[in-house]
Parts: sequence; C-alpha cells; structure tokens
Amino acid sequence: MKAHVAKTMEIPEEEKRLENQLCFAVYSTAHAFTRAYKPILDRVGLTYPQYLVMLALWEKSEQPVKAIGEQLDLDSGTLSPLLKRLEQNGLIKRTRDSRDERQVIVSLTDNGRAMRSEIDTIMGAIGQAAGCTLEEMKTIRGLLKGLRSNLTSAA
Amino acid sequence: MKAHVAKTMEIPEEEKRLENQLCFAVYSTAHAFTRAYKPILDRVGLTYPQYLVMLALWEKSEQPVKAIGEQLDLDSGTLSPLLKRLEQNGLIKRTRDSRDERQVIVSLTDNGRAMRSEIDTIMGAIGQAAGCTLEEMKTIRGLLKGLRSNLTSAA
DNA sequence: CACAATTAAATTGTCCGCAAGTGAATTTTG
DNA sequence: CAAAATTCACTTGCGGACAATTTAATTGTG
Repeated sequence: MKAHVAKTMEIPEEEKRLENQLCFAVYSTAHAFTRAYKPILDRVGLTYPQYLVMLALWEKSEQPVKAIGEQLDLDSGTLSPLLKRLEQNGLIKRTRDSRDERQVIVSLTDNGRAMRSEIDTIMGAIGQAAGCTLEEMKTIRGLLKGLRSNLTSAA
Repeated sequence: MKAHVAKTMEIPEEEKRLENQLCFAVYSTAHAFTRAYKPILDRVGLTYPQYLVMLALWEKSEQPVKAIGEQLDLDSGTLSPLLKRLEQNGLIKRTRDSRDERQVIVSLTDNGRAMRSEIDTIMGAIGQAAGCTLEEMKTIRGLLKGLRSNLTSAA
C-alpha cells in the first residue's frame, strides 16, 4: 500500500513546452523591454540598467552603493563598473563617506539631475510601445511582485 | 486655441518611481527566476539560458541554430558560444547541413536526451518556488505574451 | 552563366549579472 | 581594549546579450 509520500503532481506534457514556461515568458519579455528602450536611451547615452540606477537617484539623489543595490537587487560586482561608467559620463559623482570610510556615496551631478527632464519622453514612448493602460500595467506589476517575492523567499 | 496635438497624457509623479515601473517588475522577476533555478540547474550542470535551449531541443531534437534563435529570441552572437559549451559538456552535437552548408544542425546526444528525465524534478521545484497554481501561471503568461508582442511590434 | 543581394553562423568588442576572493573599515565579543 | 567577526566596495573570472563585422554559401536577376 502506498505510503503518505509528498504528492508529486504530474505535470501535463503540454506544460513542459518552452513556449508555455512562465519563466520564459518573463525572460523574453524582459529582453523585449530592453530592446524597446534601446533606441530611446541611446539618444541620452544610457544603457537600460544605467537608466534604472538613474531612476533610483532621481528619487533620492545621494545614496550609498549598498542602498542602490538593494533597490535594484544587484550586487557590487555589477554596480561598481556600471557606476564607474556613469561617473565617466559625468552623470554621477562618487565620494567616500567620511563617517564610515567603507561606504561610497553616489550622488547626482548637475548633468545627471538635468537629465531627469527626459523622463516624460522616455516613459511616454515606452507606455506607447507597451500599449496598455495604467490600469493594466498596475495589474501585471502586482502579479509579478507577488511572483518575485515567492521566488525570493523560497531561497 | 489649442490645436489638435497628440495628447501627451501627464504621467503622475508616483508612477515615475523605480518601484512602480512595469519594466523593472519584469526585469527583477527575471533575475529572481534565474536565481531560483540556479541551485537546481547546478546539480545537472546547466545555466539557465542553456536550460532553455535544452527545452527547445527536447521538443525537437534536431534543429538549425537559426530555429533555436527564433524560439528563444536570441542571435548567433549569444548562441554560438553557448552551444559550444553544451557541445563540450557532451549534451549536443553540431554538424553542418550537407544540403545547405551555411546551416549548422544542432542535435541531442544520448546524454542530452537522457537529461530530459530531470524535467519533472526541475519544474516541480520551480513550481513550488513560484508558489502559484497552473491557472495563475497561465494568466500571467498570457498577459506577458501580449505585452511582449506589443513591445516587439512597436519596433 | 555571372554578379549582386541575401542568408547563416561565427567572431569581436562592450556592457551586464553574479560567484568568489581581496583589503580596508567598523562592530562585536571575550 | 584586543582579537574575531562582519560589512562595504572593488576586482577577477565566467557566462550571457547584443551590435557590428566577417566569411562562406545560396539565391535572385539581368
């Protein structure tokens, strides 16, 4: 007689196809976003991840690397070289915190601050491309946030 | 009097925050998936993009590079080195098509074919981690597919 | 048939993303 | 207070992504 083993729910064959993977839907949509942003961001000289960092800094113009990493869920191995590029392009400044010399404070330069005026153009264009209402966007965003938090806490 | 210019809908300030960007929700969920897959895929020696290629090959075990690229929406610049690694690991074989010498046909080796038996374990674990029903997954998948197709056709 | 245009894959160069390790500064503890 | 543990950022190394270029093969057209 069968013991009380964990029910390994049989996965229907159709659900195993690449096209039906939720992970792939997320993966390929992320790439589609990056490509959609490319021509717009090229004009202001930002890559997509750099744009995300700028969004964080436009909200709070002076933050340690760590704080930026927490918002974007990226580590310093990714951020250090990226921030160096933003600095070389004159958009940010990096200074050691005198109260805690371990920390590097990232802050906007005037150029970096000025670039915020592009935000309406950029978001407008992407909104057009995405072709969905604010309401719809909010729905998907909510579902993804739940999914993300499940995936993260599972680890 | 105002002319009939395209209505540039004012974007509410709150919608400009990093945390409220749909693109960021997709971006960070994609990373969360990769991280969730990592410990599972490590055991079978695959990276996440390599796993996606294997999914495509488990559906159709012999395909030109081009066809794989179309399914994954990746170009040869990404696939060529990735496929070389899969070949070195003994999971696939690459052979020039004799009917069209430009094409390289990718096919599964016995080892590659055998690895398909891991699919239930892998998908089961991820299903657990994602923590949502097949129904929910189907909903998000559908929404993302629509979004992706909008973003792509806008280019 | 010949030559131009197209197609497939690979390569090169740049930028992420992340694991692992380093070094310096700070905090915790015995 | 001194040694140990922790924290922060940087670096290195590897594997994607992708634009742009290269090479070879095929197709289309005059």
